[in-house]
Amino acid sequence: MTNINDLPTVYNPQETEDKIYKFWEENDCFKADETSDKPPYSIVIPPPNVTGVLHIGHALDNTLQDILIRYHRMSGYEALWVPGTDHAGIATQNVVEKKLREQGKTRHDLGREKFLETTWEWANEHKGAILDQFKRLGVSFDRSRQRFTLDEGCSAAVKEAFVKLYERDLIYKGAYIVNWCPRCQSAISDIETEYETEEGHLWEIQYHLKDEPGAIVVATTRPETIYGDVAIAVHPTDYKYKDLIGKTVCMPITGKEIPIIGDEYVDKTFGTGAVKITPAHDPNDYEVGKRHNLKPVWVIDEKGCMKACDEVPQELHGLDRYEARKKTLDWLNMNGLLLRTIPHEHNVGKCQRCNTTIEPLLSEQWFVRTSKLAKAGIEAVETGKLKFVPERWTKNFLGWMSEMRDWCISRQLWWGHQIPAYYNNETGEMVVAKENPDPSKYTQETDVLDTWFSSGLWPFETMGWPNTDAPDYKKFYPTSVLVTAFDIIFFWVARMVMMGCELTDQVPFPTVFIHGLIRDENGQKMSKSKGNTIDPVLLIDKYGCDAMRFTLTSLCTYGGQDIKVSEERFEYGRNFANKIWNASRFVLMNLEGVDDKPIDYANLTIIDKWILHELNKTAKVVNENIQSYRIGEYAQTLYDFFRSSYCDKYVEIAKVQLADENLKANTQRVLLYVTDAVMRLLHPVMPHITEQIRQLLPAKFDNPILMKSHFPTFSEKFVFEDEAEQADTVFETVKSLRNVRQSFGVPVKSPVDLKIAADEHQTEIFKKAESYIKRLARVENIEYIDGKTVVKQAGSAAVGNAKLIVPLAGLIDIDQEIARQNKKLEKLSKEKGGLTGRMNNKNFVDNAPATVLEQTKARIEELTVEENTIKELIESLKA
RNA sequence: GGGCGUUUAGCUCAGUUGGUAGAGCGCCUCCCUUACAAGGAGGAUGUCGGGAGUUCGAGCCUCUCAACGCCCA
Repeated sequence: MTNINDLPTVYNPQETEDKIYKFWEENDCFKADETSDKPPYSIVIPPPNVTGVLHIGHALDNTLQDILIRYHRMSGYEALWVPGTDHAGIATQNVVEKKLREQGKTRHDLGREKFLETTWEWANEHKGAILDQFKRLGVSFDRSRQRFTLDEGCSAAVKEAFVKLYERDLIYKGAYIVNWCPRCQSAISDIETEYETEEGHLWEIQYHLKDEPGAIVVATTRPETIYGDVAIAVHPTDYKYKDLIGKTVCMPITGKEIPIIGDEYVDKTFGTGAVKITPAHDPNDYEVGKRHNLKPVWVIDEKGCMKACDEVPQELHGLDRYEARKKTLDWLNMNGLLLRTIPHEHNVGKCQRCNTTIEPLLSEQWFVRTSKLAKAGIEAVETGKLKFVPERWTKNFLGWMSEMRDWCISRQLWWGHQIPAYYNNETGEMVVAKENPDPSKYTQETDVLDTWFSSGLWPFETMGWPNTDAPDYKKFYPTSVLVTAFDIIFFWVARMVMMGCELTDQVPFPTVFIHGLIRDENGQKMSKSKGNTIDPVLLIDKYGCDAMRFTLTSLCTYGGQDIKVSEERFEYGRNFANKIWNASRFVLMNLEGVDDKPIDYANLTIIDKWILHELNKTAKVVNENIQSYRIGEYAQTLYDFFRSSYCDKYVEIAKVQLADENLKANTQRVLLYVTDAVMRLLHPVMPHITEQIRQLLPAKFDNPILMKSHFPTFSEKFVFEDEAEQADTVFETVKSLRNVRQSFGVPVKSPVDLKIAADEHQTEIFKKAESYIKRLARVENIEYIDGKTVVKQAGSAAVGNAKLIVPLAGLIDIDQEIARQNKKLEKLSKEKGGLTGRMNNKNFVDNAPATVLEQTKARIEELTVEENTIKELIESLKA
């Protein structure tokens, strides 16, 4: 055993955490057993991006998961936590392309095959890196089951899912307007498009009518798309334009003739009330064009440049869309067709990844038909098969699910799951199948799938699906809970729910536990570009992993509020860890000669019983807290118990008991018992320090490894209500005496005498507690006196009906002491007045529940007693 | 425009079915008492954003107004 005297007085987390984590790894503690008889408890990690590094949001998210996993592992469940990473299509491709650019190359120089080879090399190098970083968080996930969203198993699952959904007509290919990122050179989905308000302009352009005088003025924010116009639209009931419907206008610049049409989509009040229709480059215009059978004209290409086609003037061919806009406006202006330029604020779609302005583009893409899938998700919520914690997210989820548009899943990238559709080289016939029917005749679709398509399968593809007989799938699917921040509900949670319901006939998890986002001290979202990030690795180096975990956890609220952090806040956890360390060190230093006998319940002191009672209550609350996802309260409850009850009170009293040969052995046993229990209770949130302390305890437990030991639960045998009440009298007495000392400036070291006037019942308690009171309040002699005895020159206090009198000849200013007591009296009277007023109110007496009436009466009784006691005290002081 | 959240001590925030407000930090006083100064002891501090309503009773429920923040269109 480690020599106790060698333990440092300041806890050193680095040393402990590293050692303890290795200890768990060496003992294979994280591995789940799929053959176990224990009930399953499983979580799949929200897979971090393979290009990513550990940030503080991961620290929170994974700490919460680890708490749930460790708690359930200790509570008799076979706990599985599956780790893994996400291949992150666009992000990863960007990283590799950037490296190529540094060598002056593009992916096209390499070709698809070679490029993928390079990207795989990069991914393989980084796949485990972020999970290795996660180890610093103390996470107990099962690395032997580590997965990657592009690994073989996931590929098989994706193919299976795609083919099944296609066969069920839930996937289709079609031409629609999609959000196109000209920089990523790919379509992206609706939710990957973020809208930003920009200062733009509304340009009013005149179109002359064909073969007759007159003109119509349209307002547009995008004059460069003018070449793709196929019509001018007005509202059919708009009196200004009604008569023009059916006529033809000549387009400026090109002179092309297009019709004026009536369509209710047009907003009469916007701009001039007439709009140009460009079906290939605007989603609304596309719908209008379809209604009027107008053929779309493409004028902007995949790079965001003007197309080299007949509709576009030659000098604009290949020009960037913004350059083309400028030239077009110049031309219109010169020809007097640009009537007005009005400043106009509008929302512009941006690519979530690279912030490039999105180009709505009509193109052939693959889509998931979401209506049916979403319905299953909605039903899961409505039938209670899927719950959100906190509940308020349910409404958001339902709202979003009910108005979700079809999901564009094809991406014009190379890195990702290539869509399992094959085209006949000669006939063009398309086959959707898991494998190429004949590689000599068929060529695979070049598009890959949206990364979220494979992430959507995550809870079951990691369990062996599509093999539903896979041991993990049978044992651990569906999973127990999904833990994530709210910003990803729609991206990911919704997809998993839809895919799970459709493909496995089950909701992949019954509960989605949503926590807040971590923000900086000013409430700003942390981001690298703002430079306000806090690196969890630095925090761990400086404060310790357990300290960071405990701090973050304590800051969580049940409502899932965002959490503001600054570095200094982590001192809270560090100080607590240090407190745990030192309190345990005290116990270890005082266990000399401890026997391995169980606690002698027949000979517990009231204080022993009190601490066991409090511990028991704490265990009860803590279990309830974790089970109801009140994780912040779990941490706070233990903080309170450990500091206020255990360290400040029990440990101090244990010092007295240890000095008493009759009490020593049993006190040692209680100390050992409580220390062990607290380590168990704290273990899920502070795994390293608790495991370390447990290893130092000289006793045998249900399991030598704390993380595999049982989590304490409430037990009837530790309910000691009476003793708990008596103990409170002792603590109140000590506090009052300390208050007296402080009020009169009696130095801590100077002993005082104490005279007590109390009834029989209380006197008995005081007699039992004499040694404690003497030690904790530095009292020399205690004397029991008659209540009527007058003691002059004394400080005093009332505890229940007991009068505590501290003779302080020479130190007392009688007037000051009377004033002090009057102040207390005033406070009591005020409270009593309120309560009696209530009792005199007939309505209250008639309506309030019996328990409240009893409580009120009892409190009035207490107040009366104390009031009288103080009054008597004042009288005797005056006498 | 629709939805959600927030407003409680100087600061950051808790407050589970309505029973009369708590923590951490900060502040004041004292103490290096053999587990811990990353500590201990004692103390001060709030018309719970404004207004109205329901109720015997509202920080909590209802309505309304205000400010700030987020999401969606």
